Amino acid sequence: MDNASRSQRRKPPARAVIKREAAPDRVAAIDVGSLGDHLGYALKRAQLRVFDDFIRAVAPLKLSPAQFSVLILLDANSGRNQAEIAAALGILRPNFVKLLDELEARGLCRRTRSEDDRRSHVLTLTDKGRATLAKATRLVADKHDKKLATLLRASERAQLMAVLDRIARAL
Amino acid sequence: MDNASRSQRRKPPARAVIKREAAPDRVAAIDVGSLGDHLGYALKRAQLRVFDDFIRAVAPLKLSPAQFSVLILLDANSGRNQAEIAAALGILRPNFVKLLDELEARGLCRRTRSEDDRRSHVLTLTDKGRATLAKATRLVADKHDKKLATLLRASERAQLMAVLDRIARAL
DNA sequence: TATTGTTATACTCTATAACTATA
DNA sequence: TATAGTTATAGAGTATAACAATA
Repeated sequence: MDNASRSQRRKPPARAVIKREAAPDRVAAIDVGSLGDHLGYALKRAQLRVFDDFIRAVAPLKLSPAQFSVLILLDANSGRNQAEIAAALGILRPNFVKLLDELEARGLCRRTRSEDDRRSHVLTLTDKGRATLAKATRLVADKHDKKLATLLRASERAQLMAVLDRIARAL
Repeated sequence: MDNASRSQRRKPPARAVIKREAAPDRVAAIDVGSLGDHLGYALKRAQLRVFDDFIRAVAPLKLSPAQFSVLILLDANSGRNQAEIAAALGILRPNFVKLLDELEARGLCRRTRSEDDRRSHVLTLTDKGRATLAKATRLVADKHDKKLATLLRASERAQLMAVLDRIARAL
């Protein structure tokens, strides 16, 4: 979704503007109009950029944000089944199957039939999964978070997280 | 993407927690672990909620956020062609075709062959398109923005928009 | 040669119904 | 009868290649 024009924005507060070409003969500009005042638009643009930067940061490990989030949840929650982990991430159970197939095929996690309830698959991180999660966490801290830190002061980031959380919980 | 469990979150700062069932026998909770500290995760959850609320607000008009954004840009930029509008929205030209087909079929906008450059289609909003945009803008203000205003103070929202904009431009 | 709109295509995400095996 | 994991499938959204008309 990242087009060339994406990286050529100006900064006016309400009426942001996009150049169609780089420098010389002032070709004309597109006015985003009132779109610049819409929270959803601002959220989506920021989210796409942040995901894109995240993906670049962990590129050596070939981990998508979704895969990374699964590894974190498996690490923090031992002995849970697919339905529980999927629900916690807002992933539908049918869609979680392929995601897990991939992680298991790469030896990052394991499905084990539960003794208590033989319908359930208990999910556990393998040693390789834990190691991969550790590497990913390191890459995210060293590259992604470091870059964000140059953009946002700690207080701004904390305020941002608090507000986003409030929106996600209460809207 | 909205599961039942989505609406049952607690509020601890670092280690947010999700209940699997409603009230009585405290069934167990899933720990999102360090995921709660990741900006991308917070942005995505907030964005999905905001889009969902936006869609509900303009439901009578059957307008998606993408369609709404096109109407705004056509209103603010007369006489532009498809490539220009698509680029400004980060939509690829091939994908913009179907989007416009739909809007044109509904009588909201019009494609006209340009006299200057007969390859181009000049895009214009129809009266019906302008009326629909006006109705949508009203619905968003009266429902969506009003609900957001109960969650965020004006200063918080302004700060949020500024920070999101900074991320989208500079990351 | 390059660009505009377009078609075709493919890959990812998301969403629903229905099957099986268990409970 | 209900639930966990699964399959199949369908719909959006997004990405690239290539073609006809035009520049």
